[in-house]
Amino acid sequence: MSQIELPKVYNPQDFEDRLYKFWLKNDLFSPKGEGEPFVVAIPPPNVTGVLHMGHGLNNSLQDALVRYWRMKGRPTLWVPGTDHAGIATQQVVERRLQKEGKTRHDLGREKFVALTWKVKEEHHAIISQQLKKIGASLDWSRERFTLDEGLSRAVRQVFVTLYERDLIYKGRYLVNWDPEAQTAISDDEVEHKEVAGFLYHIKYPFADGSGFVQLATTRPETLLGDVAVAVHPSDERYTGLVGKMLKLPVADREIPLIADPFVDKEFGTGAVKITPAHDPNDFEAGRRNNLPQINILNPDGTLGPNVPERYRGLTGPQARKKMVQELTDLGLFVEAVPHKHMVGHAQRSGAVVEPYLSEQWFVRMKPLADKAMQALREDQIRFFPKRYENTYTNWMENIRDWCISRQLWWGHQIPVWTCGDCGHVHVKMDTPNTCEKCSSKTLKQDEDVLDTWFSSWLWPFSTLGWPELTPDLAKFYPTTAVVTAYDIIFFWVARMVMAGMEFTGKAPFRDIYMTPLVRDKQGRKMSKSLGNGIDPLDIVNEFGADALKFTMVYLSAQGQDINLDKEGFKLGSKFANKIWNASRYLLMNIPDEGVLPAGQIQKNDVDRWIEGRLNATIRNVDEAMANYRYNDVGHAVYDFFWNDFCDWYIEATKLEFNAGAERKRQAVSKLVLVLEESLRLLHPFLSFITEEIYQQLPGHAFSLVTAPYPVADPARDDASVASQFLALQELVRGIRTLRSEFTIPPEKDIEVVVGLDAGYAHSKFLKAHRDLAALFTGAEGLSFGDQGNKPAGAVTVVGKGFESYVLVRDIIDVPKEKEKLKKTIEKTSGYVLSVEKKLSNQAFVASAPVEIVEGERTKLLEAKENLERLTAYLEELEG
RNA sequence: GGACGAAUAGCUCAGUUGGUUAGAGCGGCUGCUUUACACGCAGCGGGUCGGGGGUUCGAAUCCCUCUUCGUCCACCA
Repeated sequence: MSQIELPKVYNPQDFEDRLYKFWLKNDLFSPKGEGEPFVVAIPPPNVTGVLHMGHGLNNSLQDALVRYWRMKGRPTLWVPGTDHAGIATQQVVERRLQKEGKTRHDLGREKFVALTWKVKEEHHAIISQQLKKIGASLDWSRERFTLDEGLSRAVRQVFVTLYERDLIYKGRYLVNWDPEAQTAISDDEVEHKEVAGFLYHIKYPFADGSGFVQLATTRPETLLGDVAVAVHPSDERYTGLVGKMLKLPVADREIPLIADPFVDKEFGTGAVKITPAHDPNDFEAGRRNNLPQINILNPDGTLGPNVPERYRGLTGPQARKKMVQELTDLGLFVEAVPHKHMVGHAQRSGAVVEPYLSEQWFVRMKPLADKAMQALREDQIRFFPKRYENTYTNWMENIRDWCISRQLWWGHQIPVWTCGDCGHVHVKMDTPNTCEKCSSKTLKQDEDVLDTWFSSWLWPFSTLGWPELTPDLAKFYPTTAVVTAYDIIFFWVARMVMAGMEFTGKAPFRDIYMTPLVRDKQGRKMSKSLGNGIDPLDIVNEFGADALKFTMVYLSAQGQDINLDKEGFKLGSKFANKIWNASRYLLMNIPDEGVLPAGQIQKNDVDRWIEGRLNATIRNVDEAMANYRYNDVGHAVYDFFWNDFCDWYIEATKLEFNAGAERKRQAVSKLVLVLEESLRLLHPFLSFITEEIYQQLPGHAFSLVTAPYPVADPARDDASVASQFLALQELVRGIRTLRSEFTIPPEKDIEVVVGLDAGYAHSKFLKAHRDLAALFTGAEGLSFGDQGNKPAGAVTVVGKGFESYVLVRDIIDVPKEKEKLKKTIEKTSGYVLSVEKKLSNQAFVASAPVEIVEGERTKLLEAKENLERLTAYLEELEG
C-alpha cells in the first residue's frame, strides 16, 4: 500500500558515493547568491601522506559548519587544497630512492623534483578521494596547491616585498640544523624532549701548569670547538685568574679564561666552556667577547675538518665516548653524573637537532607580530575557545626571527639571483636574464628553497588569487573562519594573521575555531608507532560517513580533547540507523492518494507540541553554531529527533493511524512535514542519509544541500501546550514505572483511574487526550475521577496535581509497594526539609531574586502535598 | 622555571554568565519479537562533583591552597 519503500536495512555504502557524485555534477558546492559570504579555506593536508583521524575530525566539523551556513543562504565557499610539505615530502621520496640504493644527488635536482611531483600526484589523488568519501562539500573548481603557479607567484611577491621593506635579511647565524635532512629548520620545528644523559665533570689545566679549572658539560665532544672558559666577573673563586690561558686538552689549543655575567655562579663550579659554533648561549657570549667560532661538524652531524684527524667522521655518540676515554687517560675526567635534560629533536625527521653555524635567510618578525597583536586587540579575530588567545599572545610577545631558508630541493626556490661577475644581488618577482648592474649574463639563483610555512601563511588570500586582484579575492576575502587543531597555532594560525595584516591590511579570517585533538581511549596521541590510530576511511566503510561526522560533532566540546576508539562511532551509526528506520516507517505509510496539501492540514495539540519542540531545537542549534559549540548542536538535534520525534510524536500518531483512512492521511501528512524539516535541520551533520531520504519525500526540492535551513518562528512557540504535554508525559511515565516495577507484562491490560485535583490546570488536556494516555500506558479503560476517590485495591502513583490509581490488587506485591512508598516518602520529606530551611532563612528571602524565592515556595507546596498523599496512602496500606 | 588545561555515575564525558532534587552516551540490571528500528522499546539502579579552606542567602560553577595527571613554552652548562 505504500508508495515509497526505503531498503529495510540502513546501508550507507549503497548511496553515499552516488550522492556525492550527484552533488558534484550539479555544482552544489560553489558559492551562490548575494549577501555576506561565508568562507573557509581548508587547512591544506600534506601531500606526503593520507588523511588521519585528525583530518577526519577537522573536516567533519568544517563540513558541518559550511553546510549549515550554505543552507542559511549565505554565498558559501569552502576552498580545497593541499600543501607541498617541503621536508616531509622530500623525505618520503628520498626514502624511496634509498630502497633502490640511490640518493637525490644521483638524480640531480631537476629529475628529483620531477619525481617528487609524481609522488605528490599519487598522494593528492588519495587525499581528494578521502575528502570526497567523508562528504566534504568543497568547491573543487577552486582547488589549490601551495606549489602551483599562482601560489608560487604569491610567495615570490611576498619575499620581494618583505625584502624591500627590510623585513628579510641574510646572515650567518647559529640555526637549528637537522642532520638527517641536512637542512636548517625554524625554532618552531624543534621539539624538546627530555633525555636521560650525563653531566660530565672535566678539568682544563692552566697553560702554565698552575692547576685546573673544573667544569661540567652534557656534551664533552664539543670540547673540540671550545674557544674559552667563562666565569662570572664577581666570582671570588676565580679572582686573579681571569685572563690566564688554559690548555684545551685533546685539541691541544690554548684558550682564555674570561669573565661574563651570563654565567650562573651557583651552578656547578661556576665555570662554563664556551663553544660559540654549537651552543646558542655560547654564540652570544662569543660575539660579546669577540671570540672565534670553530665549527666542528659536517652537515650530516659527524665531526668535520676542524678537529684532530682521529675524530673526523665520527658520529656524536662515538666522539663522546672517545673523548671521555681520552680525558680519562689524561687524568682530566672527574665523573659523569646522571642528568636529565631537554634535547631538541627535528619535528619531521626525529633527528637530534644540532645548533649549527650557517648562512641563512631570516624574516624580521617583530614588526609583523605587532600588527598581528593589533588584530587581536581590535577584535578583528576571535578565538574559540577564548583561552587560546593566551597561547597566541605569548608567542607573539616572545617572537624571534624566522629562519626561512631550507637546504632542500622540494619547494619554492628563493627568488634571489647573484651576479657571478660583479656580485650584485637581485631580488625579483621574475627571473632576471642579465645583471642590472653590469649586464653580465652569469646570474645564479640561490640554491635554497623556502620553508613550507612561507607559502602556507598566505593560504587564505593566495588561494583566492592574490596578488592578482581577482573577483574571488574581492568577494571572499577576508575569509570567515579557520578550523584547525590547536597544536598548529604557531606554525600556521599566528603566521596567517601576520601575513594577512602585512599584505592585505586585514586579518585573514574572523573566527579561529581550535578543534580538539583526537586521542585513543587512554588519552594518548594517535600515532603510527603506537598503532593506535583510527583510519577515517575504515570508519566510513564500517559505519558510514554520516556516523563519522555526527560522532565528531557530538563529541567536540570546546577545548576538550576527544578520547575514543572505533566503538565510539557507533554513537553516530546508531543515530543514523534510527533516522533511517523512522523515515522508512513514515514513507511506507503514505497512502496511495499521497499526502494532503498544506491547506487541508489540521493541527492538533500534539502537532503543536512537536512544532514547539522543533522550534526550540532550531533556536538551540542556531545559538550553538554561532559559538562553535558543536557538542551542544549534536545533543540538541539528537534529543529532538530521538526522544521527542520518535519516542513521543511518532508513537502518538499511531492512535491516528488506527482511526480510519482520513485521519491516518492527516497524521502521515503532518509526520512528513516534520520529517522534512528535521532532515533539513540534520543535514549539516548527517549529510548523506538526510539527502537520501529527502529525495524520496513527496514534493521535495532539488537537493538538501541548497534547501533553506529551518528558521525558528516565534509563532510556533506554544508554552501552554508544552506544559500540558509535560503533564501527559508525567502521567504516562508514572504508570509505566509502576508497571515495570511490579513486572506487569505489557500485554496485560490494567485498569487505571486518574484522580484529578479540583484546581488542576491540565485536567482538561489530560481528559481530551485520554486515548493517548491509554495507548502509552497500555490501560485501555483508563478513566478520570476526582482526586482522593481511590478505588479499593488500587495502587497510587502520585503526580503534581493528580494521582493515578492503578487497580492491580491481584498482581501486586503489597510489601514491595510499601517498601517503595517508604522510600519515596523519605526522599520527599528530605527535600521538603531542605526547601523549608532555605525559605526560613531571612537572608535568602531578602537577597535572592523574587522569581527564585517564588519558585522555591511553589516547589515546597507541591512537595508537601505529595508528602501528605503518600503518607496517607501508606497508612491505608498498613491499616 | 613559566603558562594553560583536566580531575563529576563502573567507562568516556556534558554542565555558557553561581539559583534543578547534578545530566547524556556506553556498560550493568529488569521486562518486552508492542503496526519502522534488538543499531530497538519501556523501566531501574549508580555520584559526599579530587582533598582542605574561603566568599555568598545560595558553589560542581567564583577565590585561595594542596594532590594527581596532561599539554605548550623556556639557552641553566
